[in-house]
Amino acid sequence: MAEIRNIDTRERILNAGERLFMAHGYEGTSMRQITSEAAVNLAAVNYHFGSKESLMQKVFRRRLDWLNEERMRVLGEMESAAAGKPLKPSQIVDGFFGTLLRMADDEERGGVTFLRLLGRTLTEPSEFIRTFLAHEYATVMDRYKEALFKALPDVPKADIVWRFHFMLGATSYAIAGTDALRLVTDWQIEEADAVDRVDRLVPRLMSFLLGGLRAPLPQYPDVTVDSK
Amino acid sequence: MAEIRNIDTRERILNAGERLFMAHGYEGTSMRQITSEAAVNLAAVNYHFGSKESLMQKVFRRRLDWLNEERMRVLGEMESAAAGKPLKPSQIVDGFFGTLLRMADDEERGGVTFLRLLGRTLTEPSEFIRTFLAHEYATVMDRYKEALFKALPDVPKADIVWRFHFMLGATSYAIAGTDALRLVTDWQIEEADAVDRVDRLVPRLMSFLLGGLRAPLPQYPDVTVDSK
DNA sequence: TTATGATTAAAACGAACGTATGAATCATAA
DNA sequence: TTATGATTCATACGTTCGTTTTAATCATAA
Repeated sequence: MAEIRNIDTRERILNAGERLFMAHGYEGTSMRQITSEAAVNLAAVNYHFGSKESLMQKVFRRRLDWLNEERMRVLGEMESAAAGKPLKPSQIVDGFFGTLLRMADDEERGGVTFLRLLGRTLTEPSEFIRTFLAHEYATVMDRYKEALFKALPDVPKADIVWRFHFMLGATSYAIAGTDALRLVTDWQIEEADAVDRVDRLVPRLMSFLLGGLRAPLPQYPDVTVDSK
Repeated sequence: MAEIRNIDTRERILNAGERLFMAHGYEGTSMRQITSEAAVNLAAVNYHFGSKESLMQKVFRRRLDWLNEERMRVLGEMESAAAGKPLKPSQIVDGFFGTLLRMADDEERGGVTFLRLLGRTLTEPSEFIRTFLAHEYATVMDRYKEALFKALPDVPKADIVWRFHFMLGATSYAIAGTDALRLVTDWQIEEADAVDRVDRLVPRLMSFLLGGLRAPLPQYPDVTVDSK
């Protein structure tokens, strides 16, 4: 049937794009690399997706749609269970970042490849990618932000937003896994294989994020302290 | 004198490269953009620097040489003042990240432009850039790592290295200032102008980093706990 | 079996890329 | 003032880029 070959081709392209964008970035990946790795004709990307830009968007949407729906679902469940009472910060952080990190084990949904792609892309210089991602994230971010406001009523909202930002950074960087600095700080640590690494990364990152989120508020040098 | 025009041209190219690499990334910036913004001939980059790659390296070395020497100097001073006793984690974090962040106010040394460039580049996909940066950072990272080991003798070294990694991520991301997510989470916060932002970013980030660094150690789900 | 619409294939397009070349122009020392 | 070496300039080279085009091939319904 025509359907099967079609879908097969589309999916092979998406997989190749996901992996190559992850490895070399958007600008650093050519259509010829993608179609070659996917073993399809050069024109196939433009035929099925229209352009390189919209391929990139489809690559992300394939994974982000599920991720952000899941994040909404998890948060909703926790909030109903809490019955109006504020959630614990650890719950919120786990709902947002834990849900993301657990995708690493879910090969069906991109696994570590997508995670590393996402981590790198949040600092990607290309304009259209950043605005695209911003749009994709808007709703979810707002809901989680509100949950944090409610969970930490004594912390000024500005500080919460900043710390959310910092948490995103630490997470992106951790999952981007640019081995650059890892090669340098040559560990001298008997860290086990990659599987073990991901297993332990999650609790390590989580405790770091929570420590940062709940840290004592900063003292500004000379200006008066924010009122929230 | 020939020297002056030479230096002038070189510096104009470096400034244009710094800004454009920051704004559009390495692959996303063309030689024609650089030479056009610098108001020099197209061939000037290849004449003065040899290639686009070595221009990129010079752009970084111009700033990193000072930064890393300063980091070494600061750490050395603190260690002599401590006379063998371990430093406080906050001192070490400030020596590494504070020295970096204070470059934002130092227009002579690149200011926020270089900071944002550096933040973005740590997740840059281009192979040669990552290995280059890794090499530039190697010595400094090692010294600060050792200082942290000494300052936190009860924390397994693996966890310290990871947390260093997380701190780098949070910092990179914060200074990269990808306004993507900032546009999204539209603040609704009476954050003042950009100058104020940088002023307050530093204490905010510092308290976050220290909170993460000193967070309770993670509990691993089923495996036995690391011995350090 | 033939007609039809969807997909794949091969080839080419113009544009932009990083780089190289050789002549023109400059500042300086003899 | 002239010779010299450094720098700037206009221009072109060969590649590679994303995209387009036109024909061939495929699966399916009439």
